[in-house]
Amino acid sequence: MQTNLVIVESPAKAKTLEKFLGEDYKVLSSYGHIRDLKKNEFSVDLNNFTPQYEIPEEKVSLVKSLKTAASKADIVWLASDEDREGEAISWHLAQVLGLNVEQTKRIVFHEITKTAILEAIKHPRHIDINLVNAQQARRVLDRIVGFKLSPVLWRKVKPALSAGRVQSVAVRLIVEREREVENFKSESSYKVTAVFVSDKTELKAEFSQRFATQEEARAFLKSCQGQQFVISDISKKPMQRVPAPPFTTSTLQQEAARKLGFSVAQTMSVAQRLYEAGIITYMRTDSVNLSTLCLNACQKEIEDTLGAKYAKRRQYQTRSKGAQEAHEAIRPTYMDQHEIQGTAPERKLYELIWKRTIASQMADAELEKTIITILPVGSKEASDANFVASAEMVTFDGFLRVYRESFDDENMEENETTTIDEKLKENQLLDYKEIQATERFSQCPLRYTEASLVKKLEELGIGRPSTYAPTISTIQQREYVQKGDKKGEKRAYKLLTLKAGKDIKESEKSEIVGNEKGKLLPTDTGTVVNDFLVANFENIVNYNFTANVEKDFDEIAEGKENWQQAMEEFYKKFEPQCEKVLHERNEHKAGERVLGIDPKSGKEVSVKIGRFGPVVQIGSATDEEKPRFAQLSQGQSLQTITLEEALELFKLPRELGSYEGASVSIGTGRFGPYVLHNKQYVSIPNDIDPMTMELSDAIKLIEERKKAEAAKHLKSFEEDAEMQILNGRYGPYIVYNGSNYRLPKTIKEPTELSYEQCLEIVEKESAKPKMAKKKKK
DNA sequence: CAGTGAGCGAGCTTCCGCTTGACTT
Repeated sequence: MQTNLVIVESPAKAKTLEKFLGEDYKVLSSYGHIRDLKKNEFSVDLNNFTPQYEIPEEKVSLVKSLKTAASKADIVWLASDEDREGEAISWHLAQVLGLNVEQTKRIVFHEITKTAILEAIKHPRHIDINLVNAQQARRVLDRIVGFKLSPVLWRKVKPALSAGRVQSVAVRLIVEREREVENFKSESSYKVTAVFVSDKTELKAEFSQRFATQEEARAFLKSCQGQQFVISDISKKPMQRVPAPPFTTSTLQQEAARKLGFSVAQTMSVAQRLYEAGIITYMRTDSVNLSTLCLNACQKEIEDTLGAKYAKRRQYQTRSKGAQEAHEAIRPTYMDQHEIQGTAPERKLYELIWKRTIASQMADAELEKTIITILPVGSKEASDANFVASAEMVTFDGFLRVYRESFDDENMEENETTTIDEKLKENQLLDYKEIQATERFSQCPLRYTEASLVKKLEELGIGRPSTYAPTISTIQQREYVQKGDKKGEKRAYKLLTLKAGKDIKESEKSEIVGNEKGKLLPTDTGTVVNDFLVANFENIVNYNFTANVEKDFDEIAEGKENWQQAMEEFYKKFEPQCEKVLHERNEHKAGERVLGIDPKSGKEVSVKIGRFGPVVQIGSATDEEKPRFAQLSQGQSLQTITLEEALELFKLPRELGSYEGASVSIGTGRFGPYVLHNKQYVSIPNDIDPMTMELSDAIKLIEERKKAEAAKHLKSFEEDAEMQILNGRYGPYIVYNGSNYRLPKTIKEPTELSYEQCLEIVEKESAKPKMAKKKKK
């Protein structure tokens, strides 16, 4: 009997597969890539663009066990995903496991169903080296861009910054959107609405044109005064609405954000748990495809619960750029499972996925749209300036029965549903009860949320399902972008009201506009880095850069282009560009702004991104005296800070007085403003202004801090002052001789532990092997 | 966590895409 080894990328997939295949098949997982460029080195030979691969430390033992399994098996089947990355994984596996690259069996399937797998086993192929080369090109290009561009930023802006093909475009989108919002000038126009009456029936309608000025709106209302109206036309037309396609990673992230308020990372971690439990299919996918198995299950489910007329089998086409469709869409594994056990987020996300999947296989919703055209009595018929009342009636709910997609820019007023009385007839006369002209403003562009940024990146073909969430976290970690709220502003708008039998009345109301929550806002660093990159590397941060290199990768994958030559072509132009920018001598640093002259010293005051972030500087390095520095405080910005505000910052540190016999002073440091008392630092929260706070405010903070310290302290021991039990972020733990030790999970009441028991725990914990430190020699 | 910063100097930072756990104070 022959023994087989199948290697897939994900352990959950391996588990499922093993059930489908017989006993002669052992299924193992590679846990993604097993080899990569070296982590901390450039690792590409610039003479011929040969990559230097290594097995990362954390994969060494895994690779060892794969090797052993491979040597024992008669046949090894490489079953990584059918896309560029998957092909490369198979190639690396073949090389590392010592398999023959030309002859090893390579199989692929897009859905984890028994038929798909058995079919795949029947039709093995070999590794497609062209596709592998396309991946190597992608990998090497990203390394070149990232590792050449980042050092330019270290030199020109600030150490430890980063730039890359994906992250830098993400930051650019956010910076540019912020500018659009800043520069947005809203234009107002007048929208005219009316309430007509006939007998006891009321009918709401809107005038088909808007008026640019109040005068025009007033003149129009004047012309309506005392006027009678007539229904010139009632038309009805049927309309259809179609369901949204099943979820991909990007659309799941968007809907979970809109409907459930999940962050992108939260959605992915909940989905991961559902996937590992075998409840949903793979959650990192760009495909909207559903397996026949699922289509059948949906159809049965819909027919059984709602009836055959609700079912409509559909297969969707992926529209997104660069999609590689290695998996199915995200869907429940079993469609007859309407809900699941689990935590609240798990249940909610599952319900969302189930509904979206079911709805995608349901009938169109059918609506009847009624449009009533209303004209002033005696006016010419064919005019396109008229009042229009419209209403939509659902005649067959179809998929709407189950699921309705949400949108980011949902406009509340448009959602008002008007019903139209069936008794109304053509040529019927109407009187107005009220006609109103309301000042409306053009809509300011919305700042990006995590999810709407993902949507935009996907549209541009930048990034992959597996990287959307990490990219968003990277640009926040580098402090290019912050998640935050923008307070709305009050805006007044005018109203002109004409009531039956009365004159036109003018009034004013106000509304709050521009209130945004949880939006991505660029920091000073993000803005300066972006402007620097746009000024010097527009070709790289261009929105089409990825799309263009993808064309090259496609050529390589088709065997029409040599990948190393393609890299050389790119590097030939890119390298001199980096060199030029790196050695340019500029009078001012990137993003530097001169605010004016310090009246005290007569020296220049400027702001820029310093070694530790945005900073004000008095004087320059060429002066005899060293320049003075002060960090900008929270909420201040390089772009908007004034000379006066900048000079204020130099008033710290300042003495407030004394408390309990020790002086209390206020300063500012690495982690913002602080109160210093008895060598103890207490951070000042954002809502207190360190410039104006008084001694009593500082004492309050000092006392609060003491209280918090006391709450943290759970127990000490008479036997040994060095042994303490403290309460921390991850629950109680032991501090002994300056080191921390975890408590075993079995301990319920840590305060009841004796000194001896604590010592025992310390000994056991220190015997455990420590995690290898990240730092390499 | 720590209260810094302008250059002789030592050495570090960084990319994107595949995958999961083990671990944190």
